[in-house]
Amino acid sequence: MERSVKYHYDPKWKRTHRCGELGGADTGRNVTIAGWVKKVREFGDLTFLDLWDRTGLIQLVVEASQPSLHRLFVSLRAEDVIACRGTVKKRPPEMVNLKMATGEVEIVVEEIEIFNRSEVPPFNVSDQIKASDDLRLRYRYLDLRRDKMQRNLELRHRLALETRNFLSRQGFLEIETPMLVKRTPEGARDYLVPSRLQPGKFYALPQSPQLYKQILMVAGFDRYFQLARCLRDEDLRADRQPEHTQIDIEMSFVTEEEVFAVTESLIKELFYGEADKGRRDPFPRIDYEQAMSRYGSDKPDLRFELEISDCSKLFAESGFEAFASAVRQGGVVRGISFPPGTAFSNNQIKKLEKQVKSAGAKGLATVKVDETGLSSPLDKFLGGDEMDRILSFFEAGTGNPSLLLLVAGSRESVEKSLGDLRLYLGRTYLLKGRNDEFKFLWVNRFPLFLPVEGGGWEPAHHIFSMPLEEDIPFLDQDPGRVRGHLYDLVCNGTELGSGSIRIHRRELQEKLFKIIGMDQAAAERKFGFLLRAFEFGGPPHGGIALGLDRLAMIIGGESSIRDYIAFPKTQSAASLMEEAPSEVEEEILRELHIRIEKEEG
RNA sequence: GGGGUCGUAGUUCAGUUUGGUUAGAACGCCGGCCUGUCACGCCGGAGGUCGCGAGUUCGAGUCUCGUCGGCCCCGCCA
Repeated sequence: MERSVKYHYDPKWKRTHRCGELGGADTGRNVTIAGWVKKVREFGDLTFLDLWDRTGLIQLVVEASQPSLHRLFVSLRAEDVIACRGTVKKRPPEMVNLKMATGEVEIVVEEIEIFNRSEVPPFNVSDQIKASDDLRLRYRYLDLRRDKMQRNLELRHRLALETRNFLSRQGFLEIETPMLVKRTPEGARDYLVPSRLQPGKFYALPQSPQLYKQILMVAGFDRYFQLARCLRDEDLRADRQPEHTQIDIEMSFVTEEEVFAVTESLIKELFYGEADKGRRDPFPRIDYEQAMSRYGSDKPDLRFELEISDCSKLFAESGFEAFASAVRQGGVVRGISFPPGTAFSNNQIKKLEKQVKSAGAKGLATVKVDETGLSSPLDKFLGGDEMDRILSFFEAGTGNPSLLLLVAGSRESVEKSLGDLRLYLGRTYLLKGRNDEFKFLWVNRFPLFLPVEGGGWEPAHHIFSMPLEEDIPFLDQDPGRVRGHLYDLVCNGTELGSGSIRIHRRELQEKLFKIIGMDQAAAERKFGFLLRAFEFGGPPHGGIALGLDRLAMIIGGESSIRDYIAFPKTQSAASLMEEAPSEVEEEILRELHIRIEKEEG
């Protein structure tokens, strides 16, 4: 029988300890704890219960001697919320549970209070991972109660805290920038917010604080940072959410080197801790062009070598016409030497071929060489000692067995397809049991502009980045050749952050606007406030933005950022728990001067 | 916008290839027994709109089409 219902929390149940804190040292102590019931194990007149809070589990025990207490106790079910007063008792030696942090003791219950009984949960909250994603999201509060998720959000908290402490010690100020901003026409699709007070006008939610942080530099705030929410209305992925958090950093009077130094120092502290970071090597650097040709990616995974080699020269006069003509037409022939591949079956090789074709290659040529000799579909096309030259180029032979995988075609298609292939081979065959290793690198000197279909140029990154000094002469004749002070920080094949040294003079900024086809009037309309700011003392400056969610994901060893965000969205950008987005009342829309046109069908 | 994959008990899944008796298992849930469990054990029980809709068929969880939703990817994305 339930006693009369109490709605308020009685201070007499104030906790003296948290569940996970108790141990042998507390023996004999009278304690009050509170938490969620995880498991009730009933043995006739003796009953055990595991009580959980964020700090851990503790076993409660009630014996038969108090019938009314016992009756209440056995009525408890998983996820009920209770408080309990009792005495900490050392367990008999043979009953100690070494698998439990508090397994040396248990609490002999003297009184319990039930704050709230739980419905039967839709999935077992104690399980490591068993529920489907959509159930987990629908009942996110239960999912978050799981140990794994508690640890994940603790990790995220630690990263945020250490970032604030570290940057603060380095003289950075955290400054907030607005969430309702002017729409930026470049880059990602904006989330729009209608203005009630100004009919027909819209704010945008910020894709990043980019312009504001530059303005803050003009304002003299030397060193700025912010844990900034960034919102982009683009399609989602395992590592992309419509809202994510960036560690946004900007500094005045710095070169690329100083941005690297601060960032490396921060990253090493976050990944390895203060004590260890001094012993870590500086992050290697590679320029974009090299990254693309050697790894076929602008964010190479360096946990394995497996470099791509350019063997175009070997095939320029080759008897293998497909390759020779690719080279004649200005393309390239490149390949990967993959020793474990000598064991591949024909089916496995066919699978690889299918994969490079889907990445845009025309085909995949293979050369297998091992103790038993050489086998290759190319063999019959090659004249003289051509095959020998290929083998020696890749340092393969009967003494050095390997499978050579070769692709020919346009530079772009070869880079893309071999890059995909390298990643696949490396991650499938070379990475086993090496998931706790972090391989960082800087990729820099990205091109500033990419050609637009049908002529013209668009910014490869964003339009505020400084061209390399040596490339400035090409701005007029050949923008495609101009590289910028642009850099990405990459870890294990994931882009952790990117940044640049910015332009700080109006005339150069205007020149870049012009290259992407933005005339003076348009530039004034869209970015006039920034240009004007530069005219009032814009200092040289640059910075970087690191993805906090991805940082947590990589340190946590997972492949989805959703597990490091308390309330993430599904792939269709919905929140299943509260069912956002939702329709709104006609009246609200009218106030915002918006009319919905229903799509037909 | 496109490709792939999944959707069956509260949950995780089997059953779908080859349409055919009453749709199964484990966990969970409910009832009973048990004084040292901690993945407790034993006995018994309840629980199903096979995502939804249409079609083919004598007959559909199973085949076809459509649709909704989850996940992965391409495009897109500081």
